[in-house]
Amino acid sequence: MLDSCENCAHFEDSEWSVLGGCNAKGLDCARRSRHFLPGEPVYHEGDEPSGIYCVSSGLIGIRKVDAEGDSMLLRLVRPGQTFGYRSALTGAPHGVSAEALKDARVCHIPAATVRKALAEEPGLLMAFFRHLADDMAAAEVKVMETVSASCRVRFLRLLMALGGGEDAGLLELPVSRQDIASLIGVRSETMSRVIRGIEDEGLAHFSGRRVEIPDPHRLAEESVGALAA
Amino acid sequence: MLDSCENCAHFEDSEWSVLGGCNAKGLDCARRSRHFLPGEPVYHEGDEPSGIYCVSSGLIGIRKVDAEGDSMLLRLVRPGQTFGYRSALTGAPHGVSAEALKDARVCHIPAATVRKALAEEPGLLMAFFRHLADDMAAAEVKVMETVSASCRVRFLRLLMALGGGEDAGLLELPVSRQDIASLIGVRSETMSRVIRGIEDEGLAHFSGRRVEIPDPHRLAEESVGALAA
DNA sequence: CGCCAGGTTGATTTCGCTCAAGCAATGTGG
DNA sequence: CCACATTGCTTGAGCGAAATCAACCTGGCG
Repeated sequence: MLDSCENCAHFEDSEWSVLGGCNAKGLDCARRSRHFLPGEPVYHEGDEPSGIYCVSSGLIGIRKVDAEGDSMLLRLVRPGQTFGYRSALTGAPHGVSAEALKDARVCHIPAATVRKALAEEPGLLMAFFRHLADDMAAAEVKVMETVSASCRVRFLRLLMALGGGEDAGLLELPVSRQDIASLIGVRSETMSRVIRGIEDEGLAHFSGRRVEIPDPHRLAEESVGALAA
Repeated sequence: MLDSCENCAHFEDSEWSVLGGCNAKGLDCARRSRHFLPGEPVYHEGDEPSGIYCVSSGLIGIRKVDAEGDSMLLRLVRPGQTFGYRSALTGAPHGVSAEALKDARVCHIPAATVRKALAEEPGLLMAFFRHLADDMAAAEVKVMETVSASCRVRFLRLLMALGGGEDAGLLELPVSRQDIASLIGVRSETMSRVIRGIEDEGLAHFSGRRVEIPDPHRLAEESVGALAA
């Protein structure tokens, strides 16, 4: 059983790691792994929850569309992370949609199995609570940034976040520029201009989805604020 | 014991209602009620959590300050609602601050009591999970609105939310106009202008904190989008 | 080959911010 | 009781960041 949950490369980081051997076994039997093509939806806003999802490879995007019909990319879900747990645990319909952003393999754990695991292992709910608390903190930061920081600064911060925190001189944009734009809440035309501006200043070099950052330290400085001078 | 938790006017709506009699009793003994003056802080960003708070009267505001130092009012907490539970349950420092917005009475349930109640009544954690899920959904909507809707529309929607959903022809702004502005992420000057515009169109009439809405239906129509005509 | 989605660029407009002043209500100390 | 500061709110003038509208380019693909 090489591809079991316990042998999953990300098992230790996931909420499931709190489960004891017996329940982890049940998890393994009940789960179904499925492949998604780029753009393919996992679930839609308003759908009834059917369980919890776990990304084993690829990339998943969480979207929301507002009353006027325009949609926004709220966050990315990377391999090893779970999603859809909020509705699965509360029973309320999904408030957001999820779709594959590149070729992805996703495990699905049926609601019945989740309920069983929750009942037998109290720590599991706490693990999901922590996950949700982290997401909430990120959402609060996003609200703050959206109102106070320029789109240039928001993009620089996103670059830093994608770069893995500190001094990664080279990184790959995980999604299309349109999606990047949507992620920071700007139009794609504006995204183009911002990127061009950054390119012209030599802060970073963009070719396709490859981004080269000659001086990560300088980029970090610029991303803290709109210091004029 | 007239002012016990079970007799609290809001007990049934709160997370504590899942507790059986015996635990509710413990809750009652351990809690400490305290008065806060307007502007007085309950806790600050970065503070270590010391328990869960419950508003019995008045109004509490949840704020966050960003890197540049400017703060924003993220949400309001009304009588009967709990706050501070996120950090209390995860153990992480508070990511936001809380302060009284008007004279308020707030109960504090110490961390030890919370832990005990959680251990004895598994449903309690789920109740807080639901609360957090609701807050998260609201935060997601806020992100969407902030990027897509004009400040005018955001304010109209806030009015509708404050009005209690549908056709309340008269309502009272719970906080100062500065705070209203902060709540929807605009400058107070802009807030003034938006209010004046709405006043001039006869959509609503403002005097002090009293708002009169002659035609709630029309207001609802305008708040769905920026329909140009 | 023609089409189309993703991306870039330019011209123009608009919304909300900034800076600056003014006003009413409230408080405060002499 | 008055001179004065303070706080909350309003108004005006001007500016600038980002949206909008409109081409246009590019590479991939049927």
